[in-house]
Amino acid sequence: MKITIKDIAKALEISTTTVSKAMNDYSDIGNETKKKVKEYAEKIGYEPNIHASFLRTKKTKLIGIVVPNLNTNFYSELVASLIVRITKNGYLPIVLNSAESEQVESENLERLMRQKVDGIFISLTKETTSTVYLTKVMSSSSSLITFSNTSKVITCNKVVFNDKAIIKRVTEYLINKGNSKIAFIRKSLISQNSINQFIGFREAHEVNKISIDNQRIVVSKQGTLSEGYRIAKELFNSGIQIDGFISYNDPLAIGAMTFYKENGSNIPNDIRFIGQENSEIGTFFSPELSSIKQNLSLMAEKIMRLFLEEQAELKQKKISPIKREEIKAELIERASSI
Amino acid sequence: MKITIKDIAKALEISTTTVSKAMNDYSDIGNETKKKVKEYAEKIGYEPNIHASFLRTKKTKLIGIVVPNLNTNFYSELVASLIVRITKNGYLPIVLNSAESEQVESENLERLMRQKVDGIFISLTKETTSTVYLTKVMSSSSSLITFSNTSKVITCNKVVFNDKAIIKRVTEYLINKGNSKIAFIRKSLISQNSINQFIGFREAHEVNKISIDNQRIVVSKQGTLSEGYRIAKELFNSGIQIDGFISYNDPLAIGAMTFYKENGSNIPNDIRFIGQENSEIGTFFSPELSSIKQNLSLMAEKIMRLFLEEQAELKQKKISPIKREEIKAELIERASSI
DNA sequence: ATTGTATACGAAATCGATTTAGTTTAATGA
DNA sequence: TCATTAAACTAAATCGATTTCGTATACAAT
Repeated sequence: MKITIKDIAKALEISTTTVSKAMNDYSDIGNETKKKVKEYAEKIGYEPNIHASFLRTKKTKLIGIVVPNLNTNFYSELVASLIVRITKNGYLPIVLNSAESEQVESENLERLMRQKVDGIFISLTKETTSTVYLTKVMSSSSSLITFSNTSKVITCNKVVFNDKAIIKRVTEYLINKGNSKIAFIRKSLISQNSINQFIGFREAHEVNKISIDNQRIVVSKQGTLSEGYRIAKELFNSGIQIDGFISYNDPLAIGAMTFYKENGSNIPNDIRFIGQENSEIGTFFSPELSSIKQNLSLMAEKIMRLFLEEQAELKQKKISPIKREEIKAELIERASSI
Repeated sequence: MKITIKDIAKALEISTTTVSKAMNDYSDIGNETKKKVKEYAEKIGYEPNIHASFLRTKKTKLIGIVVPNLNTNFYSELVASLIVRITKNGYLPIVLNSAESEQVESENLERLMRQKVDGIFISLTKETTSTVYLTKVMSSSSSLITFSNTSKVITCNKVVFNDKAIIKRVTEYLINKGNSKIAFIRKSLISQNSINQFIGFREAHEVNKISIDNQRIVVSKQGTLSEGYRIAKELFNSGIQIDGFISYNDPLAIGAMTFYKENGSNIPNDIRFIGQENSEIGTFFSPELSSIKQNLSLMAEKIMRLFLEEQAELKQKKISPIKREEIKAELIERASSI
């Protein structure tokens, strides 16, 4: 039923060795033979059996993607973007979701190593502290690229946004508009992503000699509209005044903005709001929400390029150096912060 | 470096045959030997090489998931739900996104067949008309399950929502409240999913002897907030009156609701709105949006169960009959339609 | 003593490719 | 002329499992 190199060898009256080498462009096969083999293979629809070749080459043409939460715009869009690039380059993506659990995340990494994928692209959960599994991956045969939320202590390939710089810039932007009581809603206290953003927030305050009130720093796990609303309500009820609001996504900012609007605040005059992810929903509330826009497509592009470069170097038996790419995010200024 | 059955065989001074059979619980291996082998395998961390076993068993323990648009709440949540079940059962998911393109969809199916996945779970794009690739899959060794949006003409395993019935029910619900000029925003004219919903819409009208004005039937590709807004505006500017609104997702309904609110309509008294997908955003506008809720987790569960049953039957060399499962969606009634 | 029958195990073939280590042929150089 | 080299090809080993077909042993039945 299934077509193998044997069929080609028999039909062309050459050995299977020659067929294999011709298909893989070995230099010790004549050009004419190569052409004949490839044409005949094409003609009868021959497709090499990846599993068979794995036994010798140790290449699966499989890439694992692990994200902390697939069910968010940010990650579903990023994953979709990665999938396009992965398939375009002849690989296939195994997509796993850690559901913000370090336990699940480690199981996912084990699964991918067991499958012997050629590469693993991972963004860590916001609770991940251990790097033992990442270290395991690095000493395995899969090449590792961490992205978006990575770990500070481990030295591996990284593609991240300029978290510190963009939040510093945006915070200073608010400070320059006269806001000094800025609330900052962060994802977690542990994740590097969130830590970097907070450092940017702090530096902006330090540079401008403004002190930070820790009561205005809130950790939100859910990151939903209703949680944004709840957080705003709690701040308000606790008598904690704010005149600026920066959150790690848009729903939180919108939820909070909704609460303050209901309570008669004038936005942006009383409070300025800035979200992240620049989702469509932000343009649908009044006033429209300013938001930090991350170029997910570019991130996907850089991740894939890093991977392909590493594979190419590996093929030449070079040891590729660890790389770190930083992508600039930008503020999309709208009515909520003008 | 890597541990193989040979290592176990050597250490236990038995043949590799015995090791393999012991690991796979063959009946011609003694219980004591089985125990010894399994314990030792566990101890040294042996993991069978899937690619090697594929050559004989033709099983990859890989499942392909193909969705029309991963970057939607509906599909990203459904995929996440599927991933959990797939991994729990010892399989790994290859996730592909068709980006609503029939061309990409067919390429995706080819990729999965080339990879020889054990199963393919697919929801068709809204433009898909051809079934040649689905037919190819059915005559391949991968078992096929179509879900959510499937094809009428092909007979294969299906897991769908009760699209016709739920829309019929919801339409009658509006009719009973006195609405007779209901706008219906559908995804496409081709997709079975959308066709079924429209049939439900039509039947509800027929039963109640109300005629449908085709001007109120609109196809929306994007399904975004802004498109909902635009559609409402166009209806309004064209002088097409409506007193009810049903769309295939929530953003469309919210977008439209926003427009009508801005234009002084009283909701729900003047116009009743019902969306689908029951997303959080719907509860955040005023009035809160009624929505049809689909149990995605249950759908994932049924898909996986169907697949596992088929695999079990295949193992016993039974031919499994084609199955069709229908899942009841429900209306979540909120202020926008009361 | 012979035949029959489980039970427990193993040698070797096999899956479909790649790769090593030659071999053959023709051309080149001394 | 003979050794050398390059080009083009192949037999056989190999990757790591599974599976077919046997074999050896023990025990029961005739």
